[in-house]
Amino acid sequence: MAKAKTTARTQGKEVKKRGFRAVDKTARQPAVVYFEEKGAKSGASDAADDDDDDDEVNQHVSRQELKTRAARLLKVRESLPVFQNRERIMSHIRSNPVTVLIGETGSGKSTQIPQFLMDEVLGNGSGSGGKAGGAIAVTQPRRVAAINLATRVAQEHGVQLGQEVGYSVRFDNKSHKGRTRLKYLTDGMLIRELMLDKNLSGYKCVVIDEAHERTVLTDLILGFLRELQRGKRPDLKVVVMSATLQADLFSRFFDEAPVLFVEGRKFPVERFYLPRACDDIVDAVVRAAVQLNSSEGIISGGSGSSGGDILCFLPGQEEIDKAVSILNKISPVLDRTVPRIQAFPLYAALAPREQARVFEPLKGFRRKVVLATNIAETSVTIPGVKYVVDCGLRKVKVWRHQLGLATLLTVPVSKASVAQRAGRAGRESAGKCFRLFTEKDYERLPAQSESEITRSEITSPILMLKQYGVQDVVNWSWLEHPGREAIVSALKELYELQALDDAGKITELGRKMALLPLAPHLSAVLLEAQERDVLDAVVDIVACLSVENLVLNPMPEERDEVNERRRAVCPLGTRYGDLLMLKELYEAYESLASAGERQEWCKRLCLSQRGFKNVIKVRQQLLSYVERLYKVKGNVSKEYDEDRTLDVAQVLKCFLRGFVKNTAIGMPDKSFRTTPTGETIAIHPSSMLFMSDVTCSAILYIEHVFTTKGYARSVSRIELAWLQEVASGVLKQGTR
DNA sequence: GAGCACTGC
Repeated sequence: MAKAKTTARTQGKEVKKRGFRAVDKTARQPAVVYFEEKGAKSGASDAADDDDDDDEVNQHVSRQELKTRAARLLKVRESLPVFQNRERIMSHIRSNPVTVLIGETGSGKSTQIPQFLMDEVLGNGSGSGGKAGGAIAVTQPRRVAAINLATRVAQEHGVQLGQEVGYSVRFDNKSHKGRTRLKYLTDGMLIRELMLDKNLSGYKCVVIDEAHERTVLTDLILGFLRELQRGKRPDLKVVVMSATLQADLFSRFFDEAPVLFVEGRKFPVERFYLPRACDDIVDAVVRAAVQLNSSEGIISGGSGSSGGDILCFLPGQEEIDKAVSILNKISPVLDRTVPRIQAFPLYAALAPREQARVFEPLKGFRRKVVLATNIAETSVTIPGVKYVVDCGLRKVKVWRHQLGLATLLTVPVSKASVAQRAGRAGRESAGKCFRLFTEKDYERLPAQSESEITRSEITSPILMLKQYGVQDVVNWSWLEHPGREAIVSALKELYELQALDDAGKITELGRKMALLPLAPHLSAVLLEAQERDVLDAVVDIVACLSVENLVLNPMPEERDEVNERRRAVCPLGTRYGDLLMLKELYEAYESLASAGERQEWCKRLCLSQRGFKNVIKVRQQLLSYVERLYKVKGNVSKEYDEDRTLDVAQVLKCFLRGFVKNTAIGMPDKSFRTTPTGETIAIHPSSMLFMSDVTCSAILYIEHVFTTKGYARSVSRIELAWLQEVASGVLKQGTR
């Protein structure tokens, strides 16, 4: 019941001398020109965000230069499959309210279709500037993609980025309200626009890109668009773009909308399976990499880099770290006639500096082996990869509505995912993919992974619907229904947070919560802080909590020292736990004068500097939103009196307001029992309170996850009296 | 006494 390690396919121990059998040669046509985000920043996921305003370079390019460059790019554009099918595609879009377009990688759909639309839907007049309310929105699931695509398309179109063509992502808006006719935005941004302008009156056409990824937000947008077309906006054009199957789902959802298929341009990838299943994926990956390294000669030429690098997919950090250390340990003793292996880990929780190492070309007779999580499936593209090793597993977070906790499971990936991973070997030239499972196992994989909306907590989506004005959320236009149970528990949760009233209508408080860029629980905390007049302190913590991977895991060998250093910096955190630690870390970071000092400090404490830069932005955004919501000037400057000590009790009571249910009582045997159900829960090893000798009569935690057992993450020590004070009414409601 | 995949506002 614990971590569902899917070793169901586990078989005999005979892993030695395992050869690969070629089973299936992908019969794709030989590759021609491959189009990728040339000219756009390649590589690291968020690297583009790191240095602010690095796009300013563009500003001084003359109109003439823009046109010349566009003319040059036109040659490339014309070779794209989408470009050659322009008439066929546009005639469908012209005569249908919704068109579903299946375009493979390299078809050019994300860059070309929006430009065709600009010409056609908005009229070809270049000087018209577009009538009011005539723009085209193109949504992307990720920030970098939105930025890169807009940059590329502006170049192709021969215009200044931020004028006719622009983008809008959180903390970065390069679009002009009157002038921008084509706007790339993240799906989160479009949802926000929907909350503020229900009819999307500014747009004539909305393109949903990467719809197959089925993020919660794209699912929601599709629902909103269908409702709009059937109601206030029958004229709204919708194009759903997707890379793989699922066309039927989208087509059915939009009254049998036509489905168009455009072939991509990618290189063939030869696929291999194991003759029999393996029982140790780390061992199997290591063997595969070593075997590949000796059997596949290194390719000289190319663009300077050696070429022929190996990308391995593993489910999580633990497996990756293990494999990396084994590979790097054995590589010096391997045959000298083959390239020396150099292994690199890649996962989201890795310090940005470490992540960047996978992009550096190697010197000498070496071969790069990158061991990555799912991050390399969509978010990060590593240049030079010719071989993919796929263990066929991934980790998913599955929300248990009945229990109110998240479980982390290792599960087999879908066929779609496996294809996507294989495709990573064929981006620059023909490649090979080695699957560490049998072909039979492959056949048994589900076609698609379970969509996010069916396995997530949906308080936030439900609050959005309520804010939008949807009364009957159970019978709303769900692309895929999340299930009655999920909806009921979300409604209950929102009611307990006082975002909804007895009749299930959104309250004034609920509206405020919906407008904050936070999970409803954290919104409740922040608004409570405003009421209790401790906004200053609480906003720091909330901002830190909403930035991922701020506090990184130190390597095992330096773990104890790092913990010790953190304790030295955080006296309150040592006593009261992780929330106060975040507060102290933020203050310490902010008080450092120079960037150099900050960098050094982050390194010493194993914290992410990029994370802190984000914290500062988030914090400012939150403060300005709260200010606007209350129409009062918040105490933005942090210079309060010297002797004004932090009121820890007040701060933690604010968190109790949003997380009453996430509390547990300390037992004599030092274990904890959760207040709603009495289950045992343990403090997560990453917590400041994990090894602490401070006894806690009660704890509050931000997250309850079940891996090998129930763990509380982001834990704070609280007093029973606070719990009684804040919780008295709510807890009674909360009993199931 | 032991470890979280990935996005977004």
